[in-house]
Amino acid sequence: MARGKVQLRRIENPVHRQVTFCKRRAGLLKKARELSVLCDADIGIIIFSAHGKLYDLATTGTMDGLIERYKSASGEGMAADGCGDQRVDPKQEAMVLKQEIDLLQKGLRYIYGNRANEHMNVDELNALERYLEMWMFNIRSAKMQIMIQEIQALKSKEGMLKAANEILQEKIVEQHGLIDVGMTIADQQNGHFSTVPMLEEITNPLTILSGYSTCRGSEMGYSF
Amino acid sequence: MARGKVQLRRIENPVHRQVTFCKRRAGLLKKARELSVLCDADIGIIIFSAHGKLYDLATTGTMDGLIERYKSASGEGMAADGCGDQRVDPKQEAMVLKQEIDLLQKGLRYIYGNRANEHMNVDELNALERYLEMWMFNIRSAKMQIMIQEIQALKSKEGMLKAANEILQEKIVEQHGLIDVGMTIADQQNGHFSTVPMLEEITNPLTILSGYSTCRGSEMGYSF
DNA sequence: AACTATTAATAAAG
DNA sequence: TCTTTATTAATAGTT
Repeated sequence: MARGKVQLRRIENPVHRQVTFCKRRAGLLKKARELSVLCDADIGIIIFSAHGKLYDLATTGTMDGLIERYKSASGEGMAADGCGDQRVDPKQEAMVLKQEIDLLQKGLRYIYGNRANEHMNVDELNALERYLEMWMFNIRSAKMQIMIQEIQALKSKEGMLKAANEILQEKIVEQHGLIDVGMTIADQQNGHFSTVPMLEEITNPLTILSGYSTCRGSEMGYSF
Repeated sequence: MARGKVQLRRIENPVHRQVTFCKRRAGLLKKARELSVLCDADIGIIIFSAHGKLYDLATTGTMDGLIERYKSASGEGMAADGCGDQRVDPKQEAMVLKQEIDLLQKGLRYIYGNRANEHMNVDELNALERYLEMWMFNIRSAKMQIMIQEIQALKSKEGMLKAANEILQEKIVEQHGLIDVGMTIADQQNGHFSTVPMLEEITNPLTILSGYSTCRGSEMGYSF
């Protein structure tokens, strides 16, 4: 693709052949990685140079995993062994899933800076750490947002209950004169009355979050 | 390579993704065949589409042949699988892995922009947070490992300098009689002398780490 | 290992 | 899916 069209036949000059091999091998692997990312495909490539040296690529997990997958996928319809195992082998499925995790980790590495897949030095680790910290900050912010919304919903509900309570107290006073009925609360959702202490006014939602730290499986549908 | 640069990320539009998959898959296989012919290489390619469909190419013989060659060329003495990994229920493990993947995929998409499209609930955010905390723990451990190694190297260097210092002091005493030369240190790497205070003995590397917290661009080649 | 002039690949459109 | 076309990407030959 440059400086003259190339014929599709073995390059006789050994130097040219070696150089072209290096360049095109890199290009092929790059293309494979791109295809994998762009189209969500799992790709394995095995290259033996003319002299027998091995180069390989597995975009997801390990080459062995892909080979296993290949064997089960290509030998489909053979039904050679056992018979009756119509479902996917759980071990194999786990392997595929592990490969996906690897892919995701690669994805994260790509995000943090697209550094080579080589060993990471301290600076790189620091960068990743900072990135993860940012990520966690975002997660915690999102969580906080949701909790604040829940709290505001609760406050709103509380306001309604307070109003209902006042109305009920007035009605009781009307019907029976001045009677001490304590802090009766009408729970409109459940359609019954209960006599629990009134909630304190919540001025700052954040100040009460710690109070939920051990609240699991609550009616709010999540745990902190 | 056409009508606009393409970003190296998963193509979200399924139609575009499918079209691109077809085109680039064909391109990749063509490139592989060319490389094989031009440079006398043996190449095997395995492609699983996102939906699990298999596409493959073996430029020489069969894929199975290449796989055999790959196995003998890469894994020289690895014991075969089936060796006592039966402790964990594979199905259960697969389920756990699936959950992790779902979480990470969501999280990755959350980062990669498209935040509006993702609706993670608090439980999911919590799980992701825990995962990231584990990840960060691993990263910090790795960093600590490297730093400890550096510190040990420094300690070793310090020992050498101390010894050199003693020898130099002895020589000076020999030549000029008893003269106060302070804490002279010979820096053998730079080939000159300097009169800086002697380092205190480091007994526990971890106790001094905070001392490096503002050390940036140091001779150790990284910053904390 | 870099640098370009070219060709090849391909994204978007029809 | 196939073709066309405008652009980008890959790379053959050169330094």
